[in-house]
Order: sequence, then structure tokens, then C-alpha cells
Amino acid sequence: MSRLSVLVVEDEDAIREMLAMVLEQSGFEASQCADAEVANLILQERMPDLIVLDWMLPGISGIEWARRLKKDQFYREIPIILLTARGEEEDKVRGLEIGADDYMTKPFSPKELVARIRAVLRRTGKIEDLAQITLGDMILDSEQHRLTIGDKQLDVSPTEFRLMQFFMTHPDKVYSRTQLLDQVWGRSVYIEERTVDVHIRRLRKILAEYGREEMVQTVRGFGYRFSLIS
Amino acid sequence: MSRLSVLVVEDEDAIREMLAMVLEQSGFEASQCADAEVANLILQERMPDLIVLDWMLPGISGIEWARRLKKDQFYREIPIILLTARGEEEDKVRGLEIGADDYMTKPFSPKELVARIRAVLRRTGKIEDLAQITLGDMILDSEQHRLTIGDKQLDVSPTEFRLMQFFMTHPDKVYSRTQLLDQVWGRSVYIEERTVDVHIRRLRKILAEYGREEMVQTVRGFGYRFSLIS
DNA sequence: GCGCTATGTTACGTTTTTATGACAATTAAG
DNA sequence: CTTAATTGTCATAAAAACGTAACATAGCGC
Repeated sequence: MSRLSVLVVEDEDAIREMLAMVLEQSGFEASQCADAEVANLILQERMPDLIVLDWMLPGISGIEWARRLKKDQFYREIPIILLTARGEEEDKVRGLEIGADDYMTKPFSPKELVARIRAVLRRTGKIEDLAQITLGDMILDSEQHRLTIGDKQLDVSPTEFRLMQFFMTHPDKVYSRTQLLDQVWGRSVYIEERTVDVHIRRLRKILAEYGREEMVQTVRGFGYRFSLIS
Repeated sequence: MSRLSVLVVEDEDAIREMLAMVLEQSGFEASQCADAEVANLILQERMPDLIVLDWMLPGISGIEWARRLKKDQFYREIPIILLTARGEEEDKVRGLEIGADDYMTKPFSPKELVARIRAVLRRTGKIEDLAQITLGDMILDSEQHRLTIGDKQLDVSPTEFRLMQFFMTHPDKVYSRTQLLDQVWGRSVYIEERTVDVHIRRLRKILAEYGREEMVQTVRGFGYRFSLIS
């Protein structure tokens, strides 16, 4: 799976889980821990593409840990977004001084979080990877706006692309037509539920050419599910 | 499938959007607004199944609005979860006094939020489902809407699914046909008792493919029992 | 075993839900 | 401006799920 990975280091459980959920929901792969010590272990396991770091941490403070990372030639390149409580604006300067790539005050909206993460990743040139979602032997490439199945590349229309994108980032779970409309078309638009059927049909037609139509599964009375296993 | 709807009334954008996102992600239908005035309009449009309400609001305070709702016979039944900043624990008492159904301090984890909402909805009788029910080596997953036996995944029809759901949550106990109709089909529908037999038969047929038909047991003169032990 | 009742099984008509093809409107491309 | 592609909607076909009746079979008291 080539989703971009984000490591969340935040001691407060509630906020950490909230962050992780938003990240997962937005297509990132989130790992999390409550302090710098564990964070170091995780870093040895796997290098994240970005770190979201709380300013205040028990033990080694966030800022101190960030400083160390930025001195370590091995970890220096990982972008860091600092988190801080509101009203400590003066810290912003210090944070950016030591090399943090951005700075966010709690509380923040999911949109803001994702926007900032994207911005940082773009700035540091990692965003290209984000363009790729992999599931099984299928690759959905947002940059090329292309779907690859096995070694075949095929083009899909914008709506089918978004639908595919949603499905590939949320596999194995049933979604009602309403939920799909909300998530893929966006809330606020009023569209007939039957329309989902039609687009499902169009997606299946495409997948059928590669013998994958059974990946889009009908769950009678509930909606649709996308799954590798039939 | 009509999802349960939750109205979020919270003036701080960041938190409101966060709430909405978590709710949507968890399968609820979320509507949102920043103050009590707009909330009233939304209420007239559609009655939500639950309200998540910030304690402090511009204009009419959350607590005041909640009090009014709880006096209004039309809205009284809507459960309310109050939100407050940490460190205002003493408000909890006041909140619950005026009829709020639960109380949450910011910040909170998505898990906690969803758990509390589910708990309240369960308590007030609007929900009874659990994402995953396990019995022996069988897993009934509402999220995927799938039944797993051993390592085989199989789809069952809506009615068989609900029947299975009921049985798996109430194993080893006999239920009469009437009880099953009440519980699985719903109290208000009139359906022949024999129909239960037929669906039992269909369920057995499915289970038989995996050598489990003896799990659905006939108790002559009383009804049926679902049990791992035969 | 006999007769009676409860339960199992099957087939069938009905209802509900989903799939599909066609069309018009809109948008994007050339 | 023309042409092609995309998209949403509708009408209709097809499929799945349901409930019911009819008949078969099995259990139970006598």
C-alpha cells in the first residue's frame, strides 16, 4: 500500500485518536504514540512521510525532540507540523526557527489539518506519492488521473474516478447510496439515489473488461461494497 | 437504509466540523449549525435522532436552549449530549439536571464520542446494533454486512441477516415464532407464523453448506433455539 | 400402530429492489 | 462553434427476496 504515512506524536489520547481518524479518513496511513521515546522506536521501524507533533510532551518535550530530529541527518528530511494550544502564538516563531515546517493551533478543523499536511508535503516534494492509492494489483493514480489494473492502464471518467477513489480507500465496508452520494458527490448536492446505480454500473462495465466486476458488490437492501474478496 | 441523524450545535467551526466528520465517518447523518436560532430552523425541517450541543453558545446559551427543548413536548424526546470545555465539571450536574442525556468534555476521542452516542441511542431505544457479533467461529459484521463462518465469507438476505443477528445475540434460548416475529420482523407487522419456519429453513440451508445446520434447533411445541451445542 | 398435531419442504405468486439501456442536458475539447 | 464526452434521470427489464398455501414428514400421546 503506498499511501503516505503520518506519525502522530501527542500525549493526549483524545486528540491523538482524533488526528489519527481524520488522517485515515483522508487516505493517509496513520501511526501514533504518546511520547518521543516510543516515537523513536517507530521511526526505526518505518520512516513516516510526515510527523504531526505536539509541542508539549511528557519526558522529552516536542520541541526538543524536533530539534534533535532536525540535527539527525537521517531524519532531517521528515517534515514536521507542530501542534500547540491556542494562545501560545509566540511559540510559533520558535517552532519554525528550529525547522518545523508548519504550525497548527488546537482546536483545528479536519479540513485545515489535511490542507496543511498536503501543503507541507507538496512543498517538500512528497505529494506525488499521495497521488497513488494501491489495492491489490490496482493502482489509482491521481496525478495521471489513471487507473492501472495489473499492467493495463485505463482511463475513467471523473465521477467514476472519484467513486473508485472512495472505494479503494474504504474497502470491505457497505455504503448506502446516500452515504456514497455524500462522500463521492459531496453533501449539498441533491441527486437521485438511482443515479448511484448507474455509476456503479459504469464502473462495473470498466472493471468487467479486466475480469474484476465482482469487486463491486451489491448488498441488497443496504447498498454497495467494494472488496477484493468475493 | 436510513442512517441515524445527529444535529451538531457548536459555534466553534473547527470543533463542529470535526464532530461532523467523525459522525459521518461512523455512519451517522450529520447536520450542523453554529447557534440555537438556526438549530430551531433545522429542527422544523427534520427531526434528528440526537443532538450534540455545546454548552456555551452565542445568543441563547446551549443550556438554555436545551432547557426549552426539554419543556417542548414535541422535542422533549430527542436525546441531548452536552459538550463543555474541560475543567467545568460542576456544570455536569446542572446539565444532567435539566435533562441532558449525557455529557462530554472537550477534547474527546472519536471513539468516546461514538461510544457515548451509541450508548444514549441504545438507552433511548433508537439503536440496538453492534458492529460485530461473534459466536464460536462465526462473525456477523454489520459494517460489511457479511457473515463469516470459519474463513468463508457469505452473503445472506436482509431478513436472514436480521434473524441471524437476533440469534447470535440471544444464543441458547428458545423463542416462540411470535417472539421471533416481534423481534426480527418488528411488532407492528402481521405475518403468518409459518413464515418463520420458512426463513428458518432458508437459514438452515445456508448454514448447511458449512455443516452448521444443527445450530438452528427445533424445540417442538415452543419454537426455535440457536446454539453452538447440539 | 393410530391418529393427531407440529414441523419441514417445496412451489408459486407478489412485492421490492436492482440492473440496464436510452435520452437529454451539460460540460469540455478541438 | 462543433463535436465528443460526461453526467443525471427515467422507463423498463431482470433479479432477488418474501410470504403463503399445499403437501409431506416426523414426533407424540394413547
